[in-house]
Amino acid sequence: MDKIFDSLNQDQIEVVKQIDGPILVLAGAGSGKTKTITSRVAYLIKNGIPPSSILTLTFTNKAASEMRSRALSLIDNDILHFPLLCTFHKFGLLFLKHHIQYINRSNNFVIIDSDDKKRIIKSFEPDLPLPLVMSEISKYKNNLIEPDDAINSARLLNYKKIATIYKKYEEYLAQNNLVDFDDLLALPYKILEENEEVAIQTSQRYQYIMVDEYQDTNDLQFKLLKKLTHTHQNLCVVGDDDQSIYGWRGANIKNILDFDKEFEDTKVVKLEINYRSTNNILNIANELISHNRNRHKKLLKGIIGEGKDVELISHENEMAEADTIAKRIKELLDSGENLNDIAILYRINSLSRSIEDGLNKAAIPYKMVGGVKFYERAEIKDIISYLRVIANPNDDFSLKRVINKPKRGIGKATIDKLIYGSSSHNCSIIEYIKLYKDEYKKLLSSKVYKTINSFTQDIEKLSKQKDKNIETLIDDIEDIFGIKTYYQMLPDSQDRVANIEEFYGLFRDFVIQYPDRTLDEFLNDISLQSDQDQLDERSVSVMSIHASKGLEFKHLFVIGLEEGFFPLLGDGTDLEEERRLGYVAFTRAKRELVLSYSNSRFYKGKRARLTKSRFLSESGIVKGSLKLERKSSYKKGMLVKHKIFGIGRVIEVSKIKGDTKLKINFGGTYRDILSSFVERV
DNA sequence: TAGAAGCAGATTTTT
DNA sequence: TCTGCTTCTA
Repeated sequence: MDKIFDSLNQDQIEVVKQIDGPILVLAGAGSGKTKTITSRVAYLIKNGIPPSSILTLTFTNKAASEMRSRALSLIDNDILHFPLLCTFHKFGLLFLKHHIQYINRSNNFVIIDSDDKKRIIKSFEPDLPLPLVMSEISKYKNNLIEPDDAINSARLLNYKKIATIYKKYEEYLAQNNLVDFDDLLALPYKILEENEEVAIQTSQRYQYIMVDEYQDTNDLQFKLLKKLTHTHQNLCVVGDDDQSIYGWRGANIKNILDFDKEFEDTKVVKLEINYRSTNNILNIANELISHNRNRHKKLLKGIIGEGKDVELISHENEMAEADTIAKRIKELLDSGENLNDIAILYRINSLSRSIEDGLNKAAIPYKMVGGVKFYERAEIKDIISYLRVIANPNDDFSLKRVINKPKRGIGKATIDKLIYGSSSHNCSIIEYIKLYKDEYKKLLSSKVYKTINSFTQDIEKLSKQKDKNIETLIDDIEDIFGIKTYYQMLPDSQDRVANIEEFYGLFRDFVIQYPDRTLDEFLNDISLQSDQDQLDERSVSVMSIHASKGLEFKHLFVIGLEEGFFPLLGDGTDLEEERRLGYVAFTRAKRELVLSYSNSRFYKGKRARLTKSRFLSESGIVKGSLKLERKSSYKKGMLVKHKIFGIGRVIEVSKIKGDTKLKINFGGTYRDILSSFVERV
């Protein structure tokens, strides 16, 4: 037991020991939240609570696996079963595997990702913006509104249209036995709601429930938790309302703000000691967030000491910003700092480009977190689709993706004929190809006809032996269909081929590591996997603030602190959420925090003049005197470099039309140049 | 059917 | 400015 409590403070111990009843843990940034949860898991087990009655829910696989390993290290004696510790979605998946028959579906369903969802909805040819349709459908599902109700209650024509597409989409999913991410939560809820005995039995099974990042739960997750605590109130939620940054995605900050009202006799514990950052960093974070009204009042108290001043740097344009930051990073590296300890954060992804240029020019290795995720890359989805078709040849959705990849002359017209035929016979495409040869033979050229049949035979052959020959499956697929070979022939294919090889390796590892698992299990697992972390790669991290949540860096640059960009202003701006985003960004820094803004940026095809963010004054960095601010604009006498004219010296600086005009002496020739066309040397 | 050229649209995105 | 999608042509 000592081992558990040794490294915990009083508040954390209180959380760990309080095992019965509802408890709300308000855990500020860097306050040892993960340690507290994992200690609590270990404490429960050491007190004889059966591991099988403990459930811990997280939002990411990464958080789940980190917690699992940390909890395991706290439990010395081997336990037979480790308690279920997984994401909400994985929990939903496991639940559906056992209970989906309650809604008359079979448990060999396939999970689709948002890209698949997009393709399905697109095939209905909506005359409305796709993102809108997708997010509205998501809202319907999360609010448990059935398609018919959605159609009936829609007043505006556009919403009638969306609701109608929603209905078609749901029919499509049911027909193809597909399940989307929303379904992984909505369907379990539906089953629990309609079947009291299942609700009671499930709630009794999980007597002790913990939730990480509770501020990010949405209404549906809250309802699910209500169901899970149907027979008891042993719910421990841990989160930080000040770090709620997914409101735009349906996360409801009220869940954490009103938790003590929803659950009677809630014990509230605040973890306010920050083990991560210097006081100078914490001060500006505290100062900024204190401007929010809707929050549980908290104040992060540091234990590390004052540290360096938080610094503000400004630039004429984004190129200058990138160059300055690259230079600063070089200095850090020269002084012996580690690439992995340095990160650059921004509010919007489009700011990454100039930063990338700057880092490339300075030959600083960096990794972009976010962007297109590994499992969402086209080439990876192609292979996964092959695997899915082999796992289940009736999966029309995946079949359509691979039937002409690599190109084998089966174009859209042919596929449409097959879809038409199969739907008129109420069977899958592959069944149609097998059973109704005479019918479509006359519609197609003999070459296409042959291609289709040999493709189908290949799929069927692999499908029959899929689990017996799983260790050679990947090689068989490559031998027969040659996806890697296909991508190799395309221009600029290096990355894609490398990705394919990585995936093949991943699959082979899986087979070796879990020889008893089936192909279906592998496919289910990876459909919930978000991204491969390349943590050990030695490089500077470049990412959005959203992507940085949960991470920490010794040296941190936050760029683009300009009014309009951060806070990002537009319709639907939630200023408090923007401020929380600032709070999340600042509290990622451990020792050094540098904030940066630029007087102008190239954005959406235009150069825009910008002013510094209100967050700078709100956090106390910009006061009357700009004592911390380091101007890096152009001055007389400065050396600059132009792409064509080379290096010259600034003779005169003047402002025109919101830009800065420089008179520059290029080896005796004087030219007027806008400042954004030159770089400082 | 497949590649080339033209045109709108461009926040954040744990699963 | 750049990207990704639709339309056009061989």
